[in-house]
Amino acid sequence: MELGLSLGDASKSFGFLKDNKIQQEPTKKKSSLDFCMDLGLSSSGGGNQEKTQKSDENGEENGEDDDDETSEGDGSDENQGEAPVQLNLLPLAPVPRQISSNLPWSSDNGSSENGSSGNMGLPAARGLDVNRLPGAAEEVSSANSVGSPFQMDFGVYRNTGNGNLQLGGNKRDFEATGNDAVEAERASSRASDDDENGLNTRKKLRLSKEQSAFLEESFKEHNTLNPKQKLALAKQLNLRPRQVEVWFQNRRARTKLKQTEVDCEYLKRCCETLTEENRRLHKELQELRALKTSNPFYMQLPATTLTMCPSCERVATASTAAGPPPATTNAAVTIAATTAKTTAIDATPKAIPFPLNRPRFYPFSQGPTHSNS
DNA sequence: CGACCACCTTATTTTACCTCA
DNA sequence: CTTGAGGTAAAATAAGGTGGT
Repeated sequence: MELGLSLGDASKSFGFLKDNKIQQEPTKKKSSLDFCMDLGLSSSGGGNQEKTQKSDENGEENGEDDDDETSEGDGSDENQGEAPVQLNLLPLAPVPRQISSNLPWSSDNGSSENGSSGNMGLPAARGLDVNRLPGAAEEVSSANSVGSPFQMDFGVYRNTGNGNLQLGGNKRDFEATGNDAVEAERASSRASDDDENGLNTRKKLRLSKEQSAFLEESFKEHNTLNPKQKLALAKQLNLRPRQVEVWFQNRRARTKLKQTEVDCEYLKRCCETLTEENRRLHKELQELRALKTSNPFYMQLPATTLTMCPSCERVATASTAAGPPPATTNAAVTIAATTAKTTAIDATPKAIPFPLNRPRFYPFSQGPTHSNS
């Protein structure tokens, strides 16, 4: 039996956040990162989780023709029969309340007709023209985007921290923002200027907080997108589909990275615990050996066969003919009872720090009775 | 062959911190 | 002592490239 750490499909575990997120501290700056860790006990060596996830994604994509909602929320296709430990990091960034219901494929999309809740506070009228030229093609091929300043230039809106979006380069030389049309036009001319000047600098868009929050929320529902969802998201956020796609790719990468960090930390703690346990057992073994040499009669016990009870995970002895001494004791108890003079072993059973779920070891007794089994 | 993905890398932006006038 | 500007390193992240499926 070995411990398998799986990089779970974190997106399936976000459901519980939907209520908590509303109450998140609104002033936190860091973007949210949500992930969970599944600690399943695997007997087959090795997390093939990526394959699993991949097949899930394929399934999702293959179901593209279906109503999108049908692919959500079941999450029942994984970890069947297991109760994995999940470490969930709550999102730090505030997520507007209405995001979920305004996802393009969300089932309760109808709520957008409510004027007050529309578009999670997105300036829908303004359209968040973050990086789209008016009349820009819906999908810009990657060939076009390579090394091309195109829309990326005018897309550099900034969040000023008070909810305003600004357009500009370095944070120290913000330009005064005009209206969006003017900015778009200005950016457009800048882009064309760059083309004319042969400047091929890659301008990087910074998504607005609203866009990020929206994407974040949709990521919680699907950590991959089918083309339909991608287009819908892009349309809703006034981004290019390619940008949505890239955002999801990067988001998955960040999740995986964080998950790896968490896994690493967990394994480190496991290792420390096991090292300590190993040290303790070594010490106990030494004590038993010392006891054997000092009191040979003590060890003249029949050989026993150890079996593990599958229900309570206790190791019990299938005792042989000559019955061993008293039942329901562990080594330390027996040792303490028989060699009270041995100061090194005079710890009471309570002092033996057995971890709670660790299999108990009963080398000298019949082990616990299984009245409840 | 095209689409999509993971993974790696690059380039840009943001942030935090420090120094100095 | 406080403040704001400037510099810099580190972190964050959007996007490009590549190879696999």
